[in-house]
Amino acid sequence: MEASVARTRSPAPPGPPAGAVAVAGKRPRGRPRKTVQDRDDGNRRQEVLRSAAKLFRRKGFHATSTRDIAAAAGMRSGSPFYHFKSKGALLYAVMEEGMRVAIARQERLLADLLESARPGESAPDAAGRLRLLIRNHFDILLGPGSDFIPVMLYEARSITARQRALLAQLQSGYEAPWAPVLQALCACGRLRTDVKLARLLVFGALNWSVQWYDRRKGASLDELTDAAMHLFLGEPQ
Amino acid sequence: MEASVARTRSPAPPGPPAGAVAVAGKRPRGRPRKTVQDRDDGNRRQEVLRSAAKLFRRKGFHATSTRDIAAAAGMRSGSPFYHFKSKGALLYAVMEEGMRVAIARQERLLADLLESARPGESAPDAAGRLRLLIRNHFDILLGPGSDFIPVMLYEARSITARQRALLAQLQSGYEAPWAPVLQALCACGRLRTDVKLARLLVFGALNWSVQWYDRRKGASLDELTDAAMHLFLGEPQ
DNA sequence: CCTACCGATCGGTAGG
DNA sequence: CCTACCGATCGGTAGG
Repeated sequence: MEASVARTRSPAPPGPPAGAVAVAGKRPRGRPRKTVQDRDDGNRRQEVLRSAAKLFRRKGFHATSTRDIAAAAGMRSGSPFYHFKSKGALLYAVMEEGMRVAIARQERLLADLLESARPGESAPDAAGRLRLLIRNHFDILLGPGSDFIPVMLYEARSITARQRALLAQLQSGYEAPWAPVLQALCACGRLRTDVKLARLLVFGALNWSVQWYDRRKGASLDELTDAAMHLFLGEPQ
Repeated sequence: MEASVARTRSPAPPGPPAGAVAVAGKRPRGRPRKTVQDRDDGNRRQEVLRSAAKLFRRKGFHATSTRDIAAAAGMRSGSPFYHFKSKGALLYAVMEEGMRVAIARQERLLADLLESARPGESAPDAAGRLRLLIRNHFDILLGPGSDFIPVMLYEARSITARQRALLAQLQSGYEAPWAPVLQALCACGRLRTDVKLARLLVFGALNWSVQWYDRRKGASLDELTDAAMHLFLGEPQ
């Protein structure tokens, strides 16, 4: 399965490596840099991260070897350990990166929504905000480049308790904007369930889509969003 | 972690082993039976199956070694292979056993429900049947002895395509009674979504509970069922 | 079902 | 980031 290894290293950029200063303190051994391989460090690290996310999602953490990841990133078997100190650290990095991107996207979309309300117009209603949150969540789970969050969702058993606690903080940051929206929908009678259980059940319905959704056939993410909205919310009164 | 191994073999039953004839054809090698260990085969096999289900659920398939399973069943490391020809076969057996039990329970409950309708009375309504299906589903996912179906749900990647196809047949047997119920609820306007997507989203909401439900605190399975019913169904008209 | 064992694979590292 | 390597673990099996 090693195949022809096809080294797809990007052409060496001219001049001193851009990321060299930033990561200088992280070198495992105090060896003078300058060799060819040291250039473009940030990109190589990202490539390992992306390859790992893809493989962890498709095959699972324990079924993926660090050699698989190295090969997918066009490296030799020991090289991922230059960027990450262990396989577990790599898994955690995938999850953390996924959460940071997800939170950033969600906050940006919410800010855009508020801004788009012309002055004098009332703020977007709770149902509209819920639709945006759900639509973005599907994008993060199922859209292009969406390997990181599914790995986080389905490999929680494989990280340490300390790492889980750190992730939980990020997760509550992600979930924070959902609470007032669900609360408002409860108050106006369009959500007919205890808010806490509703949140868990709703996230379940969405997160489970990772198991069955096929981008190449069936509903679009917009149609999925519509279906979810109709399933969860009663008629407006 | 091997610890004291605490061999908890059950006392040897008197007389010829009950299961000996039934499994005679399955012996890996044509060796004369009679040794002490051969007694009570069915129970030992079930013990391996239960231990495997428990460990696969808690740690995942690939993070569980056959040695772990053997120890949990009070055996030596090679002995699980006397009952199952490979680790993968053991995983599949866990899933299949889970589906058979789940289907049997569901059919029994539905039969009971129909029977309990006194003669002359109309059949139970669709909402009542959905409640029963959901309540039973929670039981299978979260109730006592509920390791088998969660393993099936969360280890699908670890079985072969052929095994997945076989399981899919059992799964459609399980899902069969859900379709007419959801259909009826759609027709009367209490479910406001395309039936196919509604089914996927509903199962997602239920199945995800494996990730967060804690039997020792929080809602009971009845309360969970109520929350799900209210979330999915609009007011009766 | 146990004993004793094998070959393969895996995460990880020293040194450059 | 590569080369060369190590120790540990794992699934599985022969033979009784």
